[in-house]
Amino acid sequence: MNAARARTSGAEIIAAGRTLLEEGGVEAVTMLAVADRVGVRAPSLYKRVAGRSALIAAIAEGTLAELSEAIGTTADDEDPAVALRAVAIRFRAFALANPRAYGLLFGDEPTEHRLTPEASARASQPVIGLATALVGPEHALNAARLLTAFVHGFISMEIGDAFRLGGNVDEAFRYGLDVLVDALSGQRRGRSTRRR
Amino acid sequence: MNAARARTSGAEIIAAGRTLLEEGGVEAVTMLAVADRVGVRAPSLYKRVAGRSALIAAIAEGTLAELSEAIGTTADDEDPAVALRAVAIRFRAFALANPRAYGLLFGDEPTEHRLTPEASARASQPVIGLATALVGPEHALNAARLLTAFVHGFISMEIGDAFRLGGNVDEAFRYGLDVLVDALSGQRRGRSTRRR
DNA sequence: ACCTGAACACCGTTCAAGT
DNA sequence: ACCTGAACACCGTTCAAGT
Repeated sequence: MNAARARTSGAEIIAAGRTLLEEGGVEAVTMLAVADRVGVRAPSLYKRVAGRSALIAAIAEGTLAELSEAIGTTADDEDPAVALRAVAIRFRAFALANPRAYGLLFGDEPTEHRLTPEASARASQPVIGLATALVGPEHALNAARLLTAFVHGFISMEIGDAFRLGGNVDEAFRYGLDVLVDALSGQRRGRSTRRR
Repeated sequence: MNAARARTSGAEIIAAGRTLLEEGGVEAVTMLAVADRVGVRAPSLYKRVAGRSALIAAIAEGTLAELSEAIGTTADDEDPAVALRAVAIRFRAFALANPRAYGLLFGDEPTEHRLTPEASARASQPVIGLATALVGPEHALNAARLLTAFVHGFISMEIGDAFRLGGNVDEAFRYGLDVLVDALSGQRRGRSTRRR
């Protein structure tokens, strides 16, 4: 009856963790820092989350949900080249707005908080679909891998501050996207790309 | 005179750290584990390395040196398309052979062990040169960024086990490389790629 | 029911001794 | 000179009490 009233919640804890993540990287999301932020002692967090690892997994999950909402869906009748560009641009915008959380999801870290195979397959389906529309079924998987590798690689280098030679980085992204989508479009009923 | 004889060396410590890195990720390279591996107590490591952070930086440096040796140099008279493919393939091979160390150098981690601006500029010079030979000076930077983003992104996804839809991953890499190099070659004295 | 302080294990690092 | 045990700060986690 005299039971203590809850002073925080799982959602608040996850939000605090998310803030700490973007402020100081994953090593800054400390049980102590999170507890501090939500106004409780560290041991109390274990009533809501199983531990630090589970907390970080929950942050990753929340981010993934936000990301797929930010991407939205593409209409079936849309020009695949146009749709592909739009998806890539929205994806990049989300990543740049949430760089640390993006790294959590797609970074090279341990397999800690990786997507499940199903989630992963579901996430790649739209791109595979667009790639099929663009280059046909035979090269769809290869084309999708080319596109995602470019987009992820570009964003990852951008977040890691690897583009240090000046120039317009936004333009470089558009350039890359255009070259790729044009090249793949031209491949529709094309000769083999293979050399040698 | 009765001075204790050295029981380890900086090189041995770095090598031990490198092994632990590839075996268990960066969080496994612990001062205790390294000390254990070289047969000394943890405090003794501080005679050779300034601390854990410096040790990891030294591992990164060593890896970078190995990498640039593995890449080698490209002859000036080589076909840029051929040279570009060769460099990309050697780069990928090195990364797949040293995935954790690669992540240390190019991962999305904090700025901890990042290349200096000069090293970074020096490292990108060959690719810029080849890109210039391929597409001309105006688009060279954009083209180099497209190429490196694809190569890094592909490798990074491969290491992170993000290609889970089957298919031949080696072939996908060659496919991407071919599409890119062909598209950029066609651009030599080409119309603008920009749309809209 | 939820909270807390105390305690433990673990890791990086320092330092006063040892040889 | 280089080594070591002891000690400290820090962090994740557990648990016996408290209300």
